[in-house]
Amino acid sequence: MSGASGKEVCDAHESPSEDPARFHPDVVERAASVFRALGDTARLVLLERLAVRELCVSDLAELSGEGLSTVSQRLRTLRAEGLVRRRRSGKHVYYTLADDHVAGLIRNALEHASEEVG
Amino acid sequence: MSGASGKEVCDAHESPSEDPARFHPDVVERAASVFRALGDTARLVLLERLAVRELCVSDLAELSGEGLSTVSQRLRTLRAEGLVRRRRSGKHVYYTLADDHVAGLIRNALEHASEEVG
DNA sequence: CAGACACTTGAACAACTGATGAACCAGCGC
DNA sequence: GCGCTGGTTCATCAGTTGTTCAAGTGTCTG
Repeated sequence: MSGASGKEVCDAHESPSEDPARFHPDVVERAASVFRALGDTARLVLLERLAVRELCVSDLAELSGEGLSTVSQRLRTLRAEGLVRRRRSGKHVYYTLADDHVAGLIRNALEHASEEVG
Repeated sequence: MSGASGKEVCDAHESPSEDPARFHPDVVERAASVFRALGDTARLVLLERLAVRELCVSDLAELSGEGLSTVSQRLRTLRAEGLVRRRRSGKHVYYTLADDHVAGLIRNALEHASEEVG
């Protein structure tokens, strides 16, 4: 390791003169963070349900058969990435997908995946 | 818990009669798995570079300043999700994005993230 | 075939993530 | 006010993930 100052080109191999990474690290990190939030089955199911209609935490908890705390944590993660929005109505807190772009992304991803699984 | 036969509706709150989760668990799991692969900065940078042109492992390692093993592992993850394809040419192994759909997804995500970070 | 180069795989270890119960806010009804 | 229900946050704990070194595979060259 270390050293590596004189890196010669191999026969039929040009060294990568240009560095193709053009987006700022912050941007890539941000995008990765969103993908990470989407990269969990339970959270994806939440989004899938919210893509149909607005639902409150109790509903989502009941549908998935899990505790309020668990669902709330998942929603927290999704909200931190700007994927869902919340709204108060009396004692209930209703969640929805943040915008149509998110809805399209979810639908697109699931349809694409359903083709591959067959 | 358990039982839950007599679930009464709250005042202004209809219970979710229909279960909006329509895709098979396998499909959701598959989609989540792809997102999980995308949800890592280092892997996303790899994809970003591969979106520009085909590169071999050594190139990617040199560009990111990391070991061959590290890069190879990352590519392995991406390949397991069908995001990249590989091709042998002599001693080198060249990687590319699997298809145009992946390329579009990467570009789309990064551009969207760059708007939000501003 | 031996030896170098380009990569891959396996295992071990550190870092992170998600689930869960307890404690803690926020409305509503009594 | 008090209790009750709906949600959130905190802290802990188990499971997962990513990185790294070492050893293995494959390919070209001498």
